[in-house]
Amino acid sequence: MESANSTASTPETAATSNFIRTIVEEDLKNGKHKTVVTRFPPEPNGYLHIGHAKSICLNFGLARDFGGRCHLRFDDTNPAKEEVEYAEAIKDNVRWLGFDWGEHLHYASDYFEQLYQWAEQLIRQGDAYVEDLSAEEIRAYRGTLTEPGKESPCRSRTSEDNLALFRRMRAGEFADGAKVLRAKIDMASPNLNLRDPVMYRILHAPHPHAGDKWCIYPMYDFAHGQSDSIEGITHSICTLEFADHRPLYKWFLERLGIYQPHQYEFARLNLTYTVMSKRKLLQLVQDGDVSGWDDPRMPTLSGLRKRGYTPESVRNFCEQIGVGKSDSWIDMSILEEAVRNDLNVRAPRAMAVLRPLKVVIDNYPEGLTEEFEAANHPNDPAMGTRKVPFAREVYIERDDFLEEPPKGFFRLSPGREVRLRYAYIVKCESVVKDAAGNIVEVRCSYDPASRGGSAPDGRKIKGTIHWVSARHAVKAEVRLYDRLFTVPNPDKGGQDFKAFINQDSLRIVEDACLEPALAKAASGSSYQFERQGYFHVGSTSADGTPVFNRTATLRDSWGSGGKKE
RNA sequence: UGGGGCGUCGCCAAGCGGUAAGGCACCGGAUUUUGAUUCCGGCAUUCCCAGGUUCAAAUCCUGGCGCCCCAGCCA
Repeated sequence: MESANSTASTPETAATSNFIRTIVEEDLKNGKHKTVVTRFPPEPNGYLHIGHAKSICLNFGLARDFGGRCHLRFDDTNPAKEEVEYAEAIKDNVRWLGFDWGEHLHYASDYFEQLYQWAEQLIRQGDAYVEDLSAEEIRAYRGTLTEPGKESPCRSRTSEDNLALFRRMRAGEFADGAKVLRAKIDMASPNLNLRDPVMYRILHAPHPHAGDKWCIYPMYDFAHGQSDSIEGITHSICTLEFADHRPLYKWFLERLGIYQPHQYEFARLNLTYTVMSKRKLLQLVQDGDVSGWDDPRMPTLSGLRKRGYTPESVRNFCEQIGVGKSDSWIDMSILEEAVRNDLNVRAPRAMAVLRPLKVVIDNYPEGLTEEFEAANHPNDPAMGTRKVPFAREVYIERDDFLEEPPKGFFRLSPGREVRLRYAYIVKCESVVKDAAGNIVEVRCSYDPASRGGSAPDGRKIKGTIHWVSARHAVKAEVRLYDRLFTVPNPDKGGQDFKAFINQDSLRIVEDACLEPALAKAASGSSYQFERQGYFHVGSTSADGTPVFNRTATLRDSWGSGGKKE
């Protein structure tokens, strides 16, 4: 069987309009900008998740659609939390998603010297001062949401003194936390971000990218806007919680007299049945609730990838959910639907029995093996066919047999007929049970005239079920993944989100029975196990058999419309 | 109760003064050797509420109500 994912794919969802796209269009049309330059600015302090994908698709998508460019810039201003491993994983994820930053891989830390010079400029202009107050004192002086803050005694220092002190900060003469550099703006501003925000703090720590050159590091607010300015960003796009920072973003650029990009904010993605904050994801990793940042249950790009999500499906998802400013909760089912849509057209079909129940066909010749031709994709003949061996004993799914079927059940049950896909129509003649009354085997007869599964006399066979020849079955491990949390919003109500972890989010089936063609499944490819779902081939286990990770179930309108196995 | 942001179908979301796109969900019906897919068809006389302006408002004005974010030397 050919390895999957080489042929057709779903068409890319056309970019729908959104307010940012509209702004870019207008800026280009009226000549405000000649080209569009955006950037995706992650902090390398964790893995990227599906929420970041929304931002990546927005920023890189804009650049792609309007013939501009998008930079990948690490916002690495806090060495205490950042690691090279994260930066590498981020680059890998962005590439996997299908985007290319070309020559434009940047680091805020590469601008540290320039930033430092700009800080000195602000000090000379009387726009910044060195603060001696402790962190606690600064907080106390800041005031509250409804009361103005108090000015620090250090606020009146001369430029000369400030400059000397700041240089001594850089020279490493002070301990961590002993001093900070602050912007001199307005301690009574209703916007707390303007109450003399901290620009630099002392941190005697090596930096993952800049090495040990620095012991003072700029804050986000003093680095981000200037980085945008240096890179000639035209549209600086960030999430809503930074809207309050926009006046500060502008203030620094104005005082510095440098090119001023404009900042636009959009609503971050919230997805049901998962958590999206890096802090919480890190906690799951550290507490061992998942196997790592790339656990297939994680909403991280690495996790989704391991789960079997395709870049196309993630991009389509991001396009579908749109970009707005209202707090939105996207249902997990929309993400799941996005992979199904993509995998439906590209994944070859195969048969696999997860919970085997033996069926013996009494009137079928004992030693005989027949081979049936099965389509690799029922709607795409170009994907070819494969041979599936059939013999007297086959396994079917336990769920496909019910001794006392409810109304509307049209699989196998005593006295009833069902079609074994591509093989024969069989009829259940009897049931064999063990001493405890458990069904251990089903006895059937087959209709030799139904070779291939057709009903020559035109009789209607409602049910068609999948099967695997017992003698030819290949054993494999199958991992059934489900949602990580049991409630739509694990963060709600201030309770510990971990109380809502789904204890059943991973079930490992050790002895699934696969049709023989699956033994050669290539790692990284995806298949649809007919009637069950999409499965992604993970790393091969020690004994050479593949491990299959369930990406998503198939939709199932039988029963409560819920999920099956 | 200071500042910022948001309220259009169950969930997202277009719309920007001319009489409510689209997706997902849902409900019918057709095809089907996957209860899958595909395919047709249905699904907001109404845009948080109340007033007002206008020939005409989801779109403009006024006043309410509700939700989210901000008091890190995090980003």
